[in-house]
Amino acid sequence: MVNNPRPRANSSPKSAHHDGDGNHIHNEILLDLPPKERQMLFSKLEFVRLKVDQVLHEPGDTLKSAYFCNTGLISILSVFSDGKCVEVGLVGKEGFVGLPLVAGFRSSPTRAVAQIEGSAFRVDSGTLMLVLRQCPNLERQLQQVSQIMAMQVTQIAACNRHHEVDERLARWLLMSADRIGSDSVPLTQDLLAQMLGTRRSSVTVAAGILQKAGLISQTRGTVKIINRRKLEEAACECYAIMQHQVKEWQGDSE
Amino acid sequence: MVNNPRPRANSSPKSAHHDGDGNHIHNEILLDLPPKERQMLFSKLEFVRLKVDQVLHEPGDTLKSAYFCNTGLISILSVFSDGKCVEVGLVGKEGFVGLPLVAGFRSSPTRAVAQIEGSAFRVDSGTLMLVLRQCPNLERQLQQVSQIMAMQVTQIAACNRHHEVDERLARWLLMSADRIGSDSVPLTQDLLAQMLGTRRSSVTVAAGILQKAGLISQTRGTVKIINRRKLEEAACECYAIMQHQVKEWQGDSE
DNA sequence: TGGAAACTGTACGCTAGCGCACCTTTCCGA
DNA sequence: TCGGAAAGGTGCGCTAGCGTACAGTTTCCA
Repeated sequence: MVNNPRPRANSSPKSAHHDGDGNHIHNEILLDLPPKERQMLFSKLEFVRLKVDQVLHEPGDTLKSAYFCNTGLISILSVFSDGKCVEVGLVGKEGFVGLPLVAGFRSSPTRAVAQIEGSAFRVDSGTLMLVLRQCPNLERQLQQVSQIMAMQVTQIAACNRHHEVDERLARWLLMSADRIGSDSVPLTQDLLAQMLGTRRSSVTVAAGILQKAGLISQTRGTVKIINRRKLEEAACECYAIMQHQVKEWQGDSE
Repeated sequence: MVNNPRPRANSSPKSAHHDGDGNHIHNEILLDLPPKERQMLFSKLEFVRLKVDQVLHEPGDTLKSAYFCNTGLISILSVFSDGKCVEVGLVGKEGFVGLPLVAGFRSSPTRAVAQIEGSAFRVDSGTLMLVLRQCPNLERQLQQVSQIMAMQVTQIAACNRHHEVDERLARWLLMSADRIGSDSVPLTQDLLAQMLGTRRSSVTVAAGILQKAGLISQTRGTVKIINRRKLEEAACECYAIMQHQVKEWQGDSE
């Protein structure tokens, strides 16, 4: 969610950017932890690779693990009984999967699935609950991430009601580009359609519009942002609003 | 949100149902507090009446107060620059207005407005922040309310994308009837339209359908639920899902 | 290297819902 | 009591988007 990553609380020594096994840490929550809590938490973390389409949890599942997303992109989806779905949250290296646990809930009503290959640090749910009691900074961070995600889904709810496919597509491309830190988004129109909650062919049309206007370029399975500034203009105001919320967060709280 | 209110933690003596000035307490968060925290908090609360259309906060406002909703109904709305809006949350006697404060945020991106006349207990934001540090039970409760509201808006986001006006209207009527504890919902079609994020005349049509089917009856400014069971069938699955989430909450956590 | 699978473009009929406008009914207070 | 405002009903043209189907193209792998 964080476009311009919030300033690190500690401009830490090199070692801070790796876990015990030498895996590079990108997750901003982990990077922001004070040394004490970091040490407490890191021994419980397991580095895992996330493959495309890998499901982290299904709606109603008891959450066995939580994930500090490290690289790649994870979608939080709301799924209906007829199989239709919509994306209700987007998680990149600034985020965390398993937020209900932070409030003491054991299951989640959504599906979490890796959209773009990447990695994460996994932690057992029970362990997380224990660690949280001893790590006030971590707990506070996760509560703020919860709140930011809630604001995000609030905006998406309104957006879904009032904005049109091409605007929403533009917004979505910008948001995911921000999260993966690249202007090239490796996703098919089919998946884009699922996230926007629309038909695949509607995405074809909307993407065609953006392409003709010179804002993006498409190859099989990838969309590239060509003109970011104009794409922002083509997106609905929701993109700007969500960015603004994150900036307030960086300055506002604590 | 709570249809069947969660079992009281303490089946308390009569005095517990009133504040110092003899105002009757219906808010379930307050009723659930252990005596120590209740005493700590109550002296800081101010009983206020909420009139229809009264705005508790506008998007972007610094939150000066928070509110434990006592009676009536409060809508949380997402508002766009062109004035269009949608409801993204519904607060009754089980709820609280000012949730961002719990995570340490000072402002809210939404508008909170009283839809049905009622009352609330108001607390100054700064005071709340201080009280929270000394009241772990209260803090935990409010975090859970945050999470429940997040789940609610998640479902609404998906619902807005995939379900039709009459289904959403049915859902909305059921949800608000639950919150105010009455089958008679005193609201105009105009307001219903704002909450559903649609035209007033679409509400007229949708309500006409429900009325002809014998599920509701309408008089000027009021909708009455005639056949609740059938209305639940007419509503989209979202109503059942949100009810289910609340039930899980009552059993699940802690 | 050939065939299947995945991805993308396009077309077509259809409908929910929009924006708008206008009229009737109901209510309330001067 | 009566006039105006608020609320509700109806209609009409229009469009975005749905469901579906099919055909072209690229990619992968057996």
